[in-house]
Amino acid sequence: MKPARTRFAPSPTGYLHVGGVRTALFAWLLAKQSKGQFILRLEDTDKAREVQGSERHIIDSLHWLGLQWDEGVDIGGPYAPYKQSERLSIYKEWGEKLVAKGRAYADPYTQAEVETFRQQAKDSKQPFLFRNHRPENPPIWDGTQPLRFKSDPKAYTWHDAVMGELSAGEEAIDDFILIKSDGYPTYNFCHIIDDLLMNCTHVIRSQEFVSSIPRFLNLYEALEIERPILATLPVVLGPDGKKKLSKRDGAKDILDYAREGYLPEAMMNFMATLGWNDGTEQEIFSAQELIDTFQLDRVQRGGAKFDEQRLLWMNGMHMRALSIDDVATRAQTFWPPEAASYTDDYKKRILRLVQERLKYFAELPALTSFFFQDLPINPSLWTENKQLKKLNAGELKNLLNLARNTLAECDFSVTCLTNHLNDLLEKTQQKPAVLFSLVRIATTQAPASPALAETLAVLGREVVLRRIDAMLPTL
RNA sequence: GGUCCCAUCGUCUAAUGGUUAGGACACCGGGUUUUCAUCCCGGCAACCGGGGUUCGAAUCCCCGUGGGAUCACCA
Repeated sequence: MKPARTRFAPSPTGYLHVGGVRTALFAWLLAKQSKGQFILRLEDTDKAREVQGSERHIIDSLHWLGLQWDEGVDIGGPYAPYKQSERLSIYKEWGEKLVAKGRAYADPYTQAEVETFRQQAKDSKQPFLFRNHRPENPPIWDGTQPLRFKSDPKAYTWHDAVMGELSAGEEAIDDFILIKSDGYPTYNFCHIIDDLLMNCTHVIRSQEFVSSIPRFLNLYEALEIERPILATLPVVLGPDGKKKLSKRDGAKDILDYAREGYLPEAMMNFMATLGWNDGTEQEIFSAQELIDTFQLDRVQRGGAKFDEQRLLWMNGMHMRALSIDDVATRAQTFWPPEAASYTDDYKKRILRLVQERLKYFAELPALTSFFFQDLPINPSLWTENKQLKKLNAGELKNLLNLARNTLAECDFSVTCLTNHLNDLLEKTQQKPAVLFSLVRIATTQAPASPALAETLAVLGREVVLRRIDAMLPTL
């Protein structure tokens, strides 16, 4: 496999959501599997839409996912700079080259005039094409007018690595703007120059660009340059399936998932299998497995809906696959405040119990708070428990007393606790559903907890007896 | 509206002319000494419609229909 040079080229207009990051992921996978390079380029040519802090945010998002780049804005590289606003003179030079070839010209109209043309076309139900208004004697381009491409309209059929054969008629080709009147180039122009100069082998981008591709093809020809492999990814649709995932419609920042304690490897797995599969029945992939098996031509051609349920499930799967030390490291920032005074060893014992029921780390406090503090006594836990509500207060009190006395004799190892609890079952002739529920509720005051003996072992004798003693008088 | 793209369970998908249309998520049952979760077992559930081509079509072709993308001095 020839080393691929791929790039992710976002514009700094805010955060990254799942749809955007998936494009980066696929480009990264391709670079990795071919032992090539992955480039992070910033397309900051629209000053008006620029959002402060976006660059940092984008970098943090990609770092979190583990999509490291070999060249890019923050680390430089052989083709620096990687920020388009710092490459203006390059685009100007290429613009002049096109002017010299007779393939670009200064647009003499005001924006209002162009708008009039557009409106006329609309009124007569004709598609608007600027080239129908191409000036006969355009002024010399002095950089204050927009520079337009002088297109050579023709029909194209081309191969797309994902979509297969695509085609479009000459009406898809028009004289688009190469360089705006503010001196900044348009995406349509500068990405082509940068991809050429940076030796990009693949252009991987989302479907909203397909309709522009014929124009790019026309420009490649005018520039007399070879075009890279084009790959068009289907859009990721919102959960309602109505339209593409977008910030406007509330798509979540990828870093929100980081903050909620989702695992980056799960997120990667999820995004990769959103519209791609390897042809087997495998669902869970490590990053390395994705690198090894990813193929552009197995990417689905229709848009996929974003299904957060599936992400949640997948995160749980990855969560359970983690070593206990790994879980402990990653859980660090998610403990409830009460946990601060407890040792790492104690927390690790708790994690062993909750790891398999943790879907994401933000659930940690709710799942573990009773390990760190006595929760308020909550009678509804036993009055509404379907097993315990059959017993009257006296019976409950007797049972809990017996349990207390039995447990008091135990060394609080898991085996000892298990034995004592089993003895108690025999002695009282109670069903586990009754006895264990009662002890569990008495010692945790929580609606759910891990297995009883293990939980008691972690809580320890002192806490267990104290909590039982606190509950007894309330019965 | 023009142009382009797409079409299998509710969702993500497998199938590359011959399968009882498979798997996974979700959902619903059952099991694993309580609960929640895990795990195991089972269930529900799909080829958008109509024409062709073919011995045979989810698969190829055409026409509908539905969905999406795009029509900027945004990317």
